[in-house]
Amino acid sequence: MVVPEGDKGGGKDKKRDKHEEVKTCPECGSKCLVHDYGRAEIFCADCGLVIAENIVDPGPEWRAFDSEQMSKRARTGAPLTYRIHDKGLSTLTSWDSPAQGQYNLKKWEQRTHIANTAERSFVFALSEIERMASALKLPMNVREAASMLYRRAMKKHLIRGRSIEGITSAILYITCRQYGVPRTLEEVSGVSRVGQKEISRAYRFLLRELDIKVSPASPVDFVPRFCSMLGLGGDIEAKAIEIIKRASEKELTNGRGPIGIAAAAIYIAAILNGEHRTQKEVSDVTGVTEVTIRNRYKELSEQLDIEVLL
DNA sequence: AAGACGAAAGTGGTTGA
DNA sequence: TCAACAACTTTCGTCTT
Repeated sequence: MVVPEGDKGGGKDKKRDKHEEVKTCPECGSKCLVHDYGRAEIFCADCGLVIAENIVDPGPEWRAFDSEQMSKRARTGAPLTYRIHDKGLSTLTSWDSPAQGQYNLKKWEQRTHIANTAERSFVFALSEIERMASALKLPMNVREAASMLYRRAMKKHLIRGRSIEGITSAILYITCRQYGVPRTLEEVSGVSRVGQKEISRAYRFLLRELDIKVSPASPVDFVPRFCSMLGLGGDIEAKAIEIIKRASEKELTNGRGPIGIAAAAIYIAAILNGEHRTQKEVSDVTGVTEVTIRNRYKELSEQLDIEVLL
């Protein structure tokens, strides 16, 4: 799938074809393109990619209206808002065949439509956050934090021109890290509609623009989930965590990926407790390759004097 | 035959001139 | 901006159980 590269460079030839031309989303092929005439912007209702925009600075009055609405809605949660909005949308009059005498009505619609569409993309983002968060089985506090972070990004105007899906995925990834329940990039992109590459791009972008610092994830944070996915009990979990603790005291974890460390520690702990899992099994669950598991586990067992007999 | 091993080349991100 | 670099992946042939 081809993502248009150089996302910010394409601002010249959009004005021309704002009325038709683009029929399907270049990203996901969806035909659900939303034309926002107030903002001269077209975006995909499926994946959120903004396909064309002609930047018209929005007036201050709708923005006040808008953000007030948003804060109200953020408090009540995404699914409810989604429903409220859906209802309102179906009553729009067609723009394609302007019947006489309806002009004023359309004028009015156009004005409210500006707010509607901005809100609609916001609501879409919230529903995506909710969908992915629930697929990842994330706790409520993380979901709420993610919504709030999205609002922050929106206030700083970091959203427009980027795919909403990429931004929301990155925001979930960030929030998980902040709340000590990290998910791997692989897991996030597994429930997202965009790939790891785009998510990590958005991730770095957001960290920079929002001035967020996330401390590097600890291998320990991954252990419980990985263990349960492998059907390993609490004793092995504890053993793996102990191995990680000892490793980090000896600074064996420096500069290494936390997931690889966690994988190796679990691999060792399982063998020590007589519940062997193959490198492949651990690799499938953790998403790191067998080679990396091998390298880490060799280092750990040697440096920590752990005898691992297969 | 499956699992473990490790060499070698490739990838994408970070860093420092 | 670019090249060097470190961590990790991919691929693949070989050894072990």
